[in-house]
Amino acid sequence: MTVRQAEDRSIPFLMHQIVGRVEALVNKWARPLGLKIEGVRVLFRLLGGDRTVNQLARLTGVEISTLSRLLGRMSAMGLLTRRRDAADARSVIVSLTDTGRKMALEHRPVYFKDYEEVLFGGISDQQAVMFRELLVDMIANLEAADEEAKPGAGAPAARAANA
Amino acid sequence: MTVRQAEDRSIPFLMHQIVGRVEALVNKWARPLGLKIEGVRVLFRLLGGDRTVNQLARLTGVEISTLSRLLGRMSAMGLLTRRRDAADARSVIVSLTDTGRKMALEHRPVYFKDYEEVLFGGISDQQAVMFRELLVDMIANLEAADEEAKPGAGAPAARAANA
DNA sequence: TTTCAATCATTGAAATCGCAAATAAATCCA
DNA sequence: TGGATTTATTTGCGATTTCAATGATTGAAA
Repeated sequence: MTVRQAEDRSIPFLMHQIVGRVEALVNKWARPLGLKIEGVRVLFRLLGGDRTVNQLARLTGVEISTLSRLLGRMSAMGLLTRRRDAADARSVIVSLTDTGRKMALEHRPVYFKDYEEVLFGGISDQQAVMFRELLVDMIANLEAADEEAKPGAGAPAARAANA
Repeated sequence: MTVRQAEDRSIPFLMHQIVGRVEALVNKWARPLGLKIEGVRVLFRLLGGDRTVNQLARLTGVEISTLSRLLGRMSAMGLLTRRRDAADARSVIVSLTDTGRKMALEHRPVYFKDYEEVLFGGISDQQAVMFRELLVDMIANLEAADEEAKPGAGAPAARAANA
């Protein structure tokens, strides 16, 4: 039944497995709300305050054109509103409605606590802390790699030394 | 510019960030090959031997109906073949063609080595080993949680204690 | 062996995605 | 200032995904 091979232990593969499983769980409880994982991310992100479409795209990792349409649907559901930014009329500011905020707050613990408890089951607090730090470091590494990949961009600066 | 809040450090969020970025990189180099991340996963999975459609779906996390059509496209590209399983005529066995195998082998190091090197930049070997083990443990935790969620299923057995 | 439920894969139809083009506003700079 | 460039968002459209339904096969029960 279970197939084991070298690929099983590649980091991207393992992380994809975990993320995929967690997202499947999120989709399951989000479905009755009429949302999928992307919508859930938008909802929670907006708890941190109003955001432009662009900011939301970066925060949630959703393609901007996809996000634009998703926002339309969520707006039609009464979860959020869109309005032009008075200061910069190119931007659109997205805000939660009371309904949206209520929904987000209600389900917040599931997303931000329950899943971590499952993932960290049997793992010491010390290891959990280190794990989180490593993830942050990895994101920094990826960002640095992105910078390097850019042609004209300035000096790669402080890419973490491979020590 | 950068927005910081509690959600930024949630494990699912951080992992989603990392996986998303890595997948974007994979998509970038896979595009000239006419593949996207899912196709790449199928290709590498088949390096481990022939698989049924069902097995591939579980191994790659691709929805089965999506996978069915993806296999059709990859078959048309000459990367793989499909044939009925003689032992169980419901199943279809998927195999790499020589072309497909060659493509997979050629790009294997990129997927299974280069990305890890980027991710692990500045991280000690010891920590890297621990990190990988933690990922494996987390998958086990998720599997255990799945079992518990099932109604009729047998005893939850050895779910790792929250110590 | 007939029947019924379960499993495997595919397909139709509608929803959604993602790229590229379009639109519009702000910024740059000669 | 005025034209070119950049930034922000939306939309057209073909490609892809998804859900539900279907066809085919198997396993097990009656």
